[in-house]
Amino acid sequence: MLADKKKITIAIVDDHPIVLEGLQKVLMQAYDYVSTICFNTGGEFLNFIKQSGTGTGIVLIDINLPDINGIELCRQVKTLSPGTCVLAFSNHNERSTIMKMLQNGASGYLLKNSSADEVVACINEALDGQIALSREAKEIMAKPSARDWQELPALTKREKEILKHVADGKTSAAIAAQLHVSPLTVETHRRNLMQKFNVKSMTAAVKVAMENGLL
Amino acid sequence: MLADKKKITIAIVDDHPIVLEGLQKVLMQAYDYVSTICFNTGGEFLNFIKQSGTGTGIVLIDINLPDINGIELCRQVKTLSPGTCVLAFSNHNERSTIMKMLQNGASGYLLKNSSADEVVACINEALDGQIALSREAKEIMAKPSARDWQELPALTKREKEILKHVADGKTSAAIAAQLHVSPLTVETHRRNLMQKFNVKSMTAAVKVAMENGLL
DNA sequence: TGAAAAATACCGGAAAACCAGTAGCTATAA
DNA sequence: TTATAGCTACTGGTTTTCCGGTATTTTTCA
Repeated sequence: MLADKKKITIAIVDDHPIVLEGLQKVLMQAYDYVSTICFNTGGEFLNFIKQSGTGTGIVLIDINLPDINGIELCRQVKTLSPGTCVLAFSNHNERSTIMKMLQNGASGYLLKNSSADEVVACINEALDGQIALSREAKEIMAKPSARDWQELPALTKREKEILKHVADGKTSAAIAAQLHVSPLTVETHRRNLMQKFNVKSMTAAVKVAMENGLL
Repeated sequence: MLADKKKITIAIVDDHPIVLEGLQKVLMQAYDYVSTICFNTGGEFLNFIKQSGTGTGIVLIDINLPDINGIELCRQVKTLSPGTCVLAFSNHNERSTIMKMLQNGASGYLLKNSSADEVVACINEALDGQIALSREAKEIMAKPSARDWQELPALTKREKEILKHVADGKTSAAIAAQLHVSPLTVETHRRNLMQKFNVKSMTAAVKVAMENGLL
């Protein structure tokens, strides 16, 4: 994998000097010409984007940053500059964290314990326009933890239906009219939903449902 | 990739007979011993799992099924049998669809226009405990469409804070107490949030926010 | 075919959310 | 140094949700 050398430009956002040094060294060994631009905080990098208007490019972002967290940073980067390719570089090894990062526009995820070869391979994948997950990240994504499902309440068909309408902002009366049932019935379903999700409002119920892909 | 032959068992859920035939042929060429079990509807497959209690194994699921949609089927399969490895096999090429599938526990996603080699490669990856995305799926995941971000309302720090609390089911009074502001202020933020998201209730606002990774 | 689960429906009352409009005070960026 | 954006706060009123308890009718499945 070290064979195909070329010229690349890459930004790194991480508050650990050692990590910055290490990455730079690895990259210099792997490519003929590397120019790295390092930042210690998310704010610095956002300013850089605003100023220089860097349309495209690759950036490695640590998830634990002093000012803002990497997930939020990722979304802001993508908002300001959708062409920028964001790779997460983190210790977090939970499936949900990887999912969130991808949902917010990241093109890849590298665990910090990845080998040098793996890092280079991922960057090459990213340059090639593919999603770049390190080996361990791929394995984490492949096996969602069992408990993620067994503890969730089982909703009936009608409850799911009402939940969807509630999440669309409809009132009980409106839902009742649409489904040709009494508003009081809809209210009953609402209460059952809140009880099943163990929450105090439908707003919270919608959040939990969304978190678990029920909506 | 056709070199490493071995014995595999695989289930396929698809209502197109041609697809079932095609997949079986490809698999038989790629592996020494293949046993395929085919189903035309989601319900049939769920019954099979309930009966036989198949703890593990690989299943290819089409997203467009006559009875239930593949995303919902995936979550039900994972609920009944978390050890089962689900690969989506579909024509849908939207990033959001792939994300939803992964969020509901799928271990991979194959576009239906994938080559035979690609299908086999993905199944091998899945057998190896990795996430399996076909080439095109990887590319789709790598580049989230630009418009996904530019049309979203920009929330202020305070608004995000209130949104989080609302999504947790807290009342305006409770939030106000916690943030040391007037309940009336919280109400104002609520209204601004609804206006920005262009929805009629906070419930709907939470849904939109969740859909876009803002929570 | 019988038990369990689901869907339907009601009452009365308290709490909270939503609506429309206004406005001062503060930090920040052009 | 002005705009501008964001945070704060108010009045007064309407609508909706949420809570408690109960109960009949379908549907489903063992």
